[in-house]
Amino acid sequence: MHHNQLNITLPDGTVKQFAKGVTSLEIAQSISEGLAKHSLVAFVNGSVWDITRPIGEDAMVQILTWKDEAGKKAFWHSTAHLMAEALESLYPGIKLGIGPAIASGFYYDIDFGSHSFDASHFPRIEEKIMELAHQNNLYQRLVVTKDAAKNFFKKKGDPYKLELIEELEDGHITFYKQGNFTDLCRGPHIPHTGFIKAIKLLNIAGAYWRGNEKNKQLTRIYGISFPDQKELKSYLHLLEEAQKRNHQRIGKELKLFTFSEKVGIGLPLWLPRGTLLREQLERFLRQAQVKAGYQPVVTPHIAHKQLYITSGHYDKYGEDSFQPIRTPHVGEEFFLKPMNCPHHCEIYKHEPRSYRDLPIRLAEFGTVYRYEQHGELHGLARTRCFTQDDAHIFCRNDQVKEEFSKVINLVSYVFNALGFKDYTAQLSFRDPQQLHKYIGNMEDWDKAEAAIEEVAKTQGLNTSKVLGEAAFYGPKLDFMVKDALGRSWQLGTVQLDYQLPVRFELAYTGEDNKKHTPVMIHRAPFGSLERFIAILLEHTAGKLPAWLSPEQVAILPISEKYAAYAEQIAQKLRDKEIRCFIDHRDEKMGKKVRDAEITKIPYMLIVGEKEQLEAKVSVRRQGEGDQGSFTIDNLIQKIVGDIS
RNA sequence: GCCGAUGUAGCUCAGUGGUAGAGUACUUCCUUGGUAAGGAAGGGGUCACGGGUUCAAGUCCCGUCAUUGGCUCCA
Repeated sequence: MHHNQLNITLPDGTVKQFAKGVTSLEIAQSISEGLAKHSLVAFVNGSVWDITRPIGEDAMVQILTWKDEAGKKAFWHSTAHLMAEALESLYPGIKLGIGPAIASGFYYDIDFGSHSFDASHFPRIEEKIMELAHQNNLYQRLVVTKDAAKNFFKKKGDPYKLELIEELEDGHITFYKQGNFTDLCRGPHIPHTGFIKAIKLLNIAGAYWRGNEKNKQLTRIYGISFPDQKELKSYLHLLEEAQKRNHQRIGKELKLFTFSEKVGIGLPLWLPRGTLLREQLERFLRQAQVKAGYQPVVTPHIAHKQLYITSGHYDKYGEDSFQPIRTPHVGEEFFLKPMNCPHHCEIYKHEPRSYRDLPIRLAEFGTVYRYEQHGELHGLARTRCFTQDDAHIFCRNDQVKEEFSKVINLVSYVFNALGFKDYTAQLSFRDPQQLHKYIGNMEDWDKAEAAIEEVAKTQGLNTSKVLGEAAFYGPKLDFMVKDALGRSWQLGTVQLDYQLPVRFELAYTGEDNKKHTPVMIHRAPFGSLERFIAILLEHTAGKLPAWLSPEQVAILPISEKYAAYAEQIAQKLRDKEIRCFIDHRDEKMGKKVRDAEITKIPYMLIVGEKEQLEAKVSVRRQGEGDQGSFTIDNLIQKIVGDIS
């Protein structure tokens, strides 16, 4: 083979020869004109490249278009550059932070200096972006030296880019230029601006430079773009649909919970229907926990300040908690409990423990109060008062892995039963850059993190690792689930803790008749009932399975003549603990059915002359329609089968 | 806490300086009905709150509170 020939391997395994310096675009052209026309970027030996970048060695090449995730990312990243160009022309002298692609769209962080800026400027910017897009300007990759890069941005007067360049290695610095705009950028980019056919700026937010609260807050502009108008339209439609699944909206519509400014922000009020839902979830988990060897306990909502000094929570959060409640006259200080573990430690301590007693699993639906920052409150997903399905397992070192595995099984069981299939088990570990944030010795941390990772792997969980997400006393395994808008929330959590047992001087007598320190596992499958219900509502759009529905059966008499018969049926259902109500309103059947459908009642029973004569009911399932007629006994059997 | 947006009837929302509206829900009446909206009438408002500008403010300006999209935080 000739030395300036390359072997290019395509995704289907075919190998083609090209001259050295061939570009992905040329490779695409050799495959088909259509592919070439739609090429945005390419995988070259696993990294994403510009399609106009010459290839210098044998490579695996995959052409990427809008249909590919990496293609979309490049497309959006390129749009961010285009927006920056538009902004620079409209607001001279602005400084640029970073402008990456995100899961849906892109953003750019801007220091507007003396320019005032708000969302009313969006249309003007969108117009300018489209104007620039129509120029079909090429995105050009330029390799520059560190000095040249610094000089460029010194001249331009952009301190943010200079800071970024400082951290880069000479020889690996690239600029990208399109039209009159040049940016420090690793790339890659789409070939030219003409691909961008539709843009929408979505919102504006303050964002601290490099995510640090102590730094200056820049203006972050979020947007999204598409290769055609239709896709933008359908994306905006999708957003609207997601809004309809918003748990606060559903909570209002289905009368599950509410908030009152008079009671206080972030303090949910559970309405009767919402309470039924909560209680069903609690009952479900209680049963599962009895089988798994947990012992329920109950502890007070407040505790003496000293308890939290011992646990370390006071030191860590004291200033940022609800401030203490004081006893009259004497002035003793009590805190609303922000977590249950210290109380449970005291339960563990109330009598001497033997190695034979362990593991001890103390469970409590414990309501806790945390002073969450004002801007953090978010419906039921982030409140200042919530109930954890909490439990603490006190065990010996040799029991840790088994206990941890059992907890994972329980969490998986709970998630499966409630239909959460798409979750990530996040290994929430220390941030090695911020070790001062954590208590205890680092050997214990190493041990704990290794144990969690090993157990999670053995259990075959779909894991991801995030540094800096650990609790201050130990690493966590967090079960993350997305809401309707794609935001990730921590639901279930399992935490391994070597610190609290030491701080509380917990002990058990070992086989050797000596004192040993137990290990603690904190765990909550739902996490918080409030948040869990929030996400459950967003996933189901309020259409809960029958066993969780606050109202399971709506009895719909065709006219008031059948009210008495409806009452008989209702009584029979109630005798079987089936939750039902009769729609006695003076409305036609179509209206009653519609209202029951909208309020997501799983079963509708239509009763009229025919049913009364035959001692039957006509059954309709929510979202499914007419199911035919059943005798009461058959119906009860059917429903009981569905809800147990 | 910070940067934006929003706040009008129980709910969803219209109302660009000149007499507070619609749909729905609610009450009453007519209708007694067959699987996603039968008809009519009626009640319901300190236009979030507090200031200001103006002959006149739901509307313009300032502040506060709340909600919301983000940032930071999250035991």
